[in-house]
Amino acid sequence: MARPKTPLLSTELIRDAALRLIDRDGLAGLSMRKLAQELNVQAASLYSHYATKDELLADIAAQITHDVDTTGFADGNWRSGLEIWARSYRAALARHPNMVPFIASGPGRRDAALRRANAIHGGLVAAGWPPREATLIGASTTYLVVGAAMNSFARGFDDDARVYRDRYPNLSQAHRLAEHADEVDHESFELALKSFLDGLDYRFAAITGDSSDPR
Amino acid sequence: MARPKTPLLSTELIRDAALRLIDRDGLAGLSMRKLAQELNVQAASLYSHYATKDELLADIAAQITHDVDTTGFADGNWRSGLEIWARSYRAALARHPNMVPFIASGPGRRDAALRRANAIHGGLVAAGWPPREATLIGASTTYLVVGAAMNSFARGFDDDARVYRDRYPNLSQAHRLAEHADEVDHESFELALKSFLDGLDYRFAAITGDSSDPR
DNA sequence: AACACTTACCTAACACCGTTTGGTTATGGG
DNA sequence: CCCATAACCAAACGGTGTTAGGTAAGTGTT
Repeated sequence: MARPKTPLLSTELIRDAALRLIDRDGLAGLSMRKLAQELNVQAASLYSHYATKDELLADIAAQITHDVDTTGFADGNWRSGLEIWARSYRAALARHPNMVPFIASGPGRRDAALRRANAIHGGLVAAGWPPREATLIGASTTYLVVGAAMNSFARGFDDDARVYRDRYPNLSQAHRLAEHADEVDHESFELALKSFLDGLDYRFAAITGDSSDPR
Repeated sequence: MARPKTPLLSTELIRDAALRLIDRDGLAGLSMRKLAQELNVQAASLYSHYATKDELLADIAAQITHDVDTTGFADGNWRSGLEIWARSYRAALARHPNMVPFIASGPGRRDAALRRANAIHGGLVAAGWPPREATLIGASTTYLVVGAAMNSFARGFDDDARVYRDRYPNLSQAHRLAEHADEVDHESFELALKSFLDGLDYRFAAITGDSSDPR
């Protein structure tokens, strides 16, 4: 077959099929040949639409993080701005956990990522944080979100209770973590975020000279 | 050549050479053939010492995290216990940043990792935290460390200042981040850790009924 | 309308990858 | 002394991302 009358492929079709494969089979489970097969096409044909596999993954990453919300700083409340950003970011990552290693280790130089970074930094400074602190806070919050999304903690425990009994008495309930992994992940993230923001409240009060407890 | 009079290889030799390659060329830059060449040996020979590449990487990961310090809970001070753990963990990861994606996404089921988790959980409970909270705090702290180690934030900025001028006014200093990436990473982590622990102090006071400000 | 250019598919191949098979020889234990 | 095991090797298997070159359909220009 040469060029078909109506196109068989498009970036959207390829992107969606690839993400479906990643969600199902993991990041390592995506190969160009398998993806092509899924689309009833030969692997080489994909290169008419994406120059490399990496470019395809970057496009998928951009789509996943597309609806991360950085508009919460508009009213000058930096705390709720951070909360909305962090929660929407984590939710976006949690929807496609197999893509997290790629998103977290790849460079976020794409336009949309920079626009978000700009909004966050600007929002923090407008609310009264010194620029340098704003940079650190942006990074810190990313640490929390990315770390939570990598979620290697709760998933890292073996489902078999016998492993823990006797040998690690403090972890005697650890096997239950596997059943409730999502719940533990969520609560851990909320605890981390709340504690972090409480700590920032304290710091903010010290910086602005406000001696009242903002909590 | 068949079996040599004195062994050419050992797990230690292989492990060290592999880690050197990873540090130099990145995680994807390690192949069994390249590693074998570095050791003046054929690739198949490595399989006399490690069953798979994954097993080799797990061994490297265990070595990297070997000197993570979880002894700081001994005196009943949970805050300094967490600080010592988090700092030593982050330092271990920062020494070999190319291994972080593997360590952070691989399962931490190995014996040493479980022993550490047991010490942390036990230390928190002994200091007065409810068991469930102790679980969440352990996970939260891991989030911070792993997120910081993935460090995609500061590294994600392009070194070229012209990209930022005009388009992202709030990031006009962002190109300087690349020069001071290590410093920004370190300060961001310390800010995150301090704020998180300050927030936990507040939470702990509420739980134990202590109304005084512990800071 | 005729022509050139570009696009979207194909087949075939290249250079790599992790791993396995099967062979050879030295070592260490009974 | 013998023999199972261990540590090396060459060669191959099935997979990977990617490229080269071919063909025919679509698109734009004169």
